[in-house]
Amino acid sequence: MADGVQFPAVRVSCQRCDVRGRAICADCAPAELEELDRIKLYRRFAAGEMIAWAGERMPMIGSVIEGVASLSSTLPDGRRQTVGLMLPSDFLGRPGRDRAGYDVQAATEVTFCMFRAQEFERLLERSPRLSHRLLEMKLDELDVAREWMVLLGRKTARERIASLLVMFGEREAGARDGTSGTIRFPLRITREAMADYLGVTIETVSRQLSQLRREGLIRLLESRGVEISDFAALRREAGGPE
Amino acid sequence: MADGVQFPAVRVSCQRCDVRGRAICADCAPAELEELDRIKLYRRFAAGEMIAWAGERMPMIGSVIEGVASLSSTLPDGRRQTVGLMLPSDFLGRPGRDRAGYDVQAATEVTFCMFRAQEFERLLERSPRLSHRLLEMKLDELDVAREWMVLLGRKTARERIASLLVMFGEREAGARDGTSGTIRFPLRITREAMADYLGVTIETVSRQLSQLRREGLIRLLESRGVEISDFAALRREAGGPE
DNA sequence: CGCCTCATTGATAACCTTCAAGACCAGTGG
DNA sequence: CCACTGGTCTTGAAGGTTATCAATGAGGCG
Repeated sequence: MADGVQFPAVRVSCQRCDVRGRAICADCAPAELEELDRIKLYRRFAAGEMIAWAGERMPMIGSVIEGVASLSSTLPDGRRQTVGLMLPSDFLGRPGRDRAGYDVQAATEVTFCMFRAQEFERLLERSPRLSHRLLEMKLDELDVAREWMVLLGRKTARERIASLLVMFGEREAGARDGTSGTIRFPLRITREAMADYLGVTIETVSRQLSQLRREGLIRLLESRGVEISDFAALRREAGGPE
Repeated sequence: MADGVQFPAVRVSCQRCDVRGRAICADCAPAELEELDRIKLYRRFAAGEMIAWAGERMPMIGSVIEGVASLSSTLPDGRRQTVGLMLPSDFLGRPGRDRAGYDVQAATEVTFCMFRAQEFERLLERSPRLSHRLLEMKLDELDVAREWMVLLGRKTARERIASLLVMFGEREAGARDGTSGTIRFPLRITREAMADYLGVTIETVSRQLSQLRREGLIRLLESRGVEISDFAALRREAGGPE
C-alpha cells in the first residue's frame, strides 16, 4: 500500500462521515461504530496514485469516502481491463486475503477510510451485523460485475459509451427514470480510464463521444463535463436493461 | 422455478454427498448439517431445461451437485451473455432476494440440492459458520467474474477459446501446473453455450477450435471431447494470468 | 426416411483497432 | 512574454478481426 505522503492522515468522526449510512458501517450499533472509529484512519490519494498492486501485500482495507478508485488487471503484454470502479461507500479489500487481487489506482483524488486488515477481521468475526453488511455489499458488487460482463461481451462501442454516461448520470442526478430536465455533470475520469473500463481504445471513446455530440444526444463541456438534455433518449442508445 | 417433472426428487444423505466438504455446508457442525439435511431436497433438471427466469420469483436456492448450470442475461434485442457457469458445489441464488437476477439454465443434466429460500435464510441468520462460508464462496465468484471481464474486454477470440479449454482442463485433471501428460475430457456444453460465455458467435468458436486443431494444439474427439497433449502450450495461447 | 439440432466452413461486410498527425492546455524555464 | 514540453484529447486513413449470411454435413429420433 502506497504511503499517502503528500496527503497527511485526517481524523473525522464517523457521525459526520459522508458515507455513514451506506458504507460497511451502515448497520452498526453505536458500540460497534465506536470500535471502528478507534481503529480507522482517513487517508487521501492523489489522482493517478497507486493504492495497491495486484499480488502485493495490502495490509489496509476500508471504505472509499470520496472520489473514484479503479480495480484493474493487466495481461502480460500490457493490455489492461478495469474490472471495477470503487465509488464513495464501496468497500475495498478482501478480508481473509492479505494480498491484493487487482491493481488499485486512484482515478481521481480519493479519500479513503482505512483499517488494519487484521484488526478489522477480528471485529468482523465478532459482529454479525458487520459481516452481513459486507455480504450484501459484495453481492451487489457481483451483480454490477455481471452487468458489466454483458456490456463487455455483447454491446457495441456506442452502447458502451452510452451505458457509462447513463450509469454516471443516474448516480449523479439521482435520476431514476423520469429525468425530464437537463442533466449536467463532470465525468471526473480520463478517456483512458473510460476506455480501460469499457474494453475499447481511447480513440474509440473519443470518436463515439463526438458522434453522440454531433447527433445532439450530449454536449461536451469543459473540464470533462457532459450535458444530457434527453436522458431517456440516451438510455435507449445504451442497448438495454440498465 | 420449473418443476423437474421428468426427474423426481431424490433423497441423499449429506454424508454421502459428492460436494460435501466444498459446498456451502463445508464448515457446518454436525447439528447444522442435520438441520440442512432436514430442509433440503435433491432435484434433477434435464439439459436445456430452465431452472429460473431473470426477474421471476425463485423460491428455492441451493447447491449444484452435479452438472453445469449457466447464468445469463439477455438484451432486449436478443443478444445473450452468460455471466457465470455454476459447477458442482457452487451455490445458486441470493439470500434476501426472492427474484432471480439472471436466467438460470441447465447446460447439462443437473442435480441440484435445494432449500426453501426462507428456511435457508433463517438458518443463515443463526449460523455464523454458514454465512461466513457463503461470503467466501461469493467472494470467489466475484474474483472469477472479474477474471472473465478481462477475457471479455481484452482477449482475442483465440485466447478466449484457449482460456476456456484451460479452465475446463484444470478443473478436470486437477492439472495445476506441471501437467505433462495428455489430458482428455468432455466439454459437456454446446458450442452455443461456449459462445454465450465467451462473448463471441458460435461460428467463431467453431473456427478457432478448428484452427487450434489444425495447429496440433488440441484434438477434437467425438461427443464433444477434447484432447490436449501439451497443456502448457495451450496455456500460453490463453494470453496470460489465469 | 425426414426432420431436427448441432457443428463446420466459406464469402462478404461491419466494426473497431492501429498508426499517425495535430490541437489544446497547463506548467516550466529562458 | 514566449518557447518548449508532457499530457490529454480529437480526428483521419488503413487494416485486421470478428460478425453476418449462407450452404452443407453429421448425428439422433420419431
